[in-house]
Parts: sequence; C-alpha cells; structure tokens
Amino acid sequence: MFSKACVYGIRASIFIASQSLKQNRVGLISIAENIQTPEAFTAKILQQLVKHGIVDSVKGPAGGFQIEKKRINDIKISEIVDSLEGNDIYLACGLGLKNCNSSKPCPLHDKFAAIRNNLKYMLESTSLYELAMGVDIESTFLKR
Amino acid sequence: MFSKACVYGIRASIFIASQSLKQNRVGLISIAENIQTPEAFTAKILQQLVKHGIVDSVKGPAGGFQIEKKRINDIKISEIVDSLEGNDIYLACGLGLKNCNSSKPCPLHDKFAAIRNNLKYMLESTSLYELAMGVDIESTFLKR
DNA sequence: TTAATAAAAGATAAAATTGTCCTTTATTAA
DNA sequence: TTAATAAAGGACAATTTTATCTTTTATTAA
Repeated sequence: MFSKACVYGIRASIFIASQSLKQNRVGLISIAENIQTPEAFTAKILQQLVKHGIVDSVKGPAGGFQIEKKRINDIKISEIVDSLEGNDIYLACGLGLKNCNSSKPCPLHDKFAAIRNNLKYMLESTSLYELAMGVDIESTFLKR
Repeated sequence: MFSKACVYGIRASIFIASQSLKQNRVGLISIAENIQTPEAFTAKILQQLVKHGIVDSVKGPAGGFQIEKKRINDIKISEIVDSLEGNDIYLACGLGLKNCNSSKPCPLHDKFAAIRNNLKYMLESTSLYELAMGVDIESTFLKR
C-alpha cells in the first residue's frame, strides 16, 4: 500500500509527536530504535519531513527532532503521505491508466474511486495528535 | 497501490475475458497492444496467470490465451491480485509492523482495517465478467 | 576557540521491481 | 516430417526503491 519510506516516516512522525507532547526532543538513534527502522534510511526520511516543514530539527549537542506542541493536532497523516510519496495514492488510476477519468474510465474506476476516497478521508481526518496519544498511553505501538 | 505486474495482469485478464466472451482466443502481441503494456513483461505475467489456473494458454499456430466462458463470472479480481502479489494488500499492517494485531495494534490499526476490508470486499465481489462486459460495450477502457 | 555532538548532504551499494532478449517446447498445417 | 507459429522458460539489463557510509555544517559547552 504505502512505500517503506512512507510508513517509516509516519511511524517516525508519530514517535516524535508523542515525545514532543512530553517536551522531549529526540535524536535519530532513539527514533530508529523506537520505531525499529534502519538508522541511515530513517535519517533521509527525516530530512524530507524537515524540508516539508512537518518536523523541526536542531543540530548540535542536545539537538534532535521535535514538533511544535500546538501544531501536533493540526498535522494530518495525509500531509506526511503527501510529502513522502505525493498524492498519487488517492489520485492515480487503480489500473495504472494515464488518462482515466469519469468520461473515459477504466473498468474499476468507480469502485476504486470509492476506496480511494475512503482512504483520503481517513488520512485527512486523522491527526498526529490522536495517534501520538495512543502511543503515549501505550494502547498502540510503533514496533514489532 | 498495486504493483505494475498486478495492474497489467488485471488489465490482461479483463481483455482476455472480454475476447473470450466473443469466442476469440488472443495472442500476446494483441494483448499487449490492447492494454498498452510492454510485451515481454506482459508475457511473464501471463505465465503466472496460466500457472495459477486463471487463464488458459494454447501453443502453436492459432494459439493464444483464453478463459473458459462459463468460468468468467466465477473469477473474482481478488484471485488475480492474490496470484500476482499475494494477499498482503488486505492482510499486512498499514504501518509495516510484523506483529500488528488487535491485541497489540499500530496507531492506525483500526482505521486501516476498515479501508482494507472495503478493498478486500470490493475485489472479492467483483467478477471478471462484469468488468469484461463494460469493455465489450465500450463503456470502460483498458488503455490510455 | 576548541572539542564534542548531532543533523544535513552527498556518494555509493544492495535489493527489488520492471523490462528485454534469446532459446526451447508444443502445436498446427502444409 | 518439415516449416511456421506461438507460448514457456531462462538469462540478463535497466530502473526504482531501500539502505549504508562518509564528509560537511551547525550548535553547544567547556
């Protein structure tokens, strides 16, 4: 469904958010450990998230990654997905046609549109805050 | 969403079905042309579909691919997806966790389960027949 | 101002997916 | 029984994605 870059990015964002809610800035090593992802690859993904303004980074001793507390509720999962793999997931034709649209649809067009819209709505209406809270109270988990 | 192998395979199956409904056996070249896919790669995918018993093939002059007419309505799109990329799409954790389940869920577990179930249901309840019919009456299309 | 720390950036490398080409096998018809 | 046809199979190549390693830049504290 999603690329690894994307799921690692979502997991990383949730972890950073959950720590930011507790005023903790977190470093790469800690992130990779807590979401169980390859360190260097995770670093690349974090760079993207920083570039897209989803995550803030601070260099040097005591540096690391964080998300402004008051923004955590505004950031939706859709933004993370968009910045790591574009919005093709909700827009592209399910059967891979370039010019698939309601006037010249592929055989799965309508059925796929329904699914994609569900997905789009789900991602756009789910905030980092609610997911980070689940992790904080240990009702949900980011590894294993 | 789906791999190219998978979408090419679905398009090929629909095309073969639509031709089989008209009693036409079709060759690789014609298939690749009509669904606009790379010929040799399409051949590999067709081999998979033949191995999985979804498509029948006949070698030699006037040979080609076909699907038994009476089976076209029984074959669901889910079978094609299963044979070309396994059932991970409806089963695997949306955030890529190995052991994600309701007793130790990832943060998106429930929301993802809903989407995946929609997708699963859609693929399992859609037959090759209805999609092939749409192509035959030119209300849906397999290329461009 | 220097040493230590940690992210950013760049260059590669490995693996997976996608795509091509060539040979073999089966079938048909002349 | 031979020539032509078309799929099957195997080897290989290109591209994309995933992953690693090294160097540079920024920041902090001693």
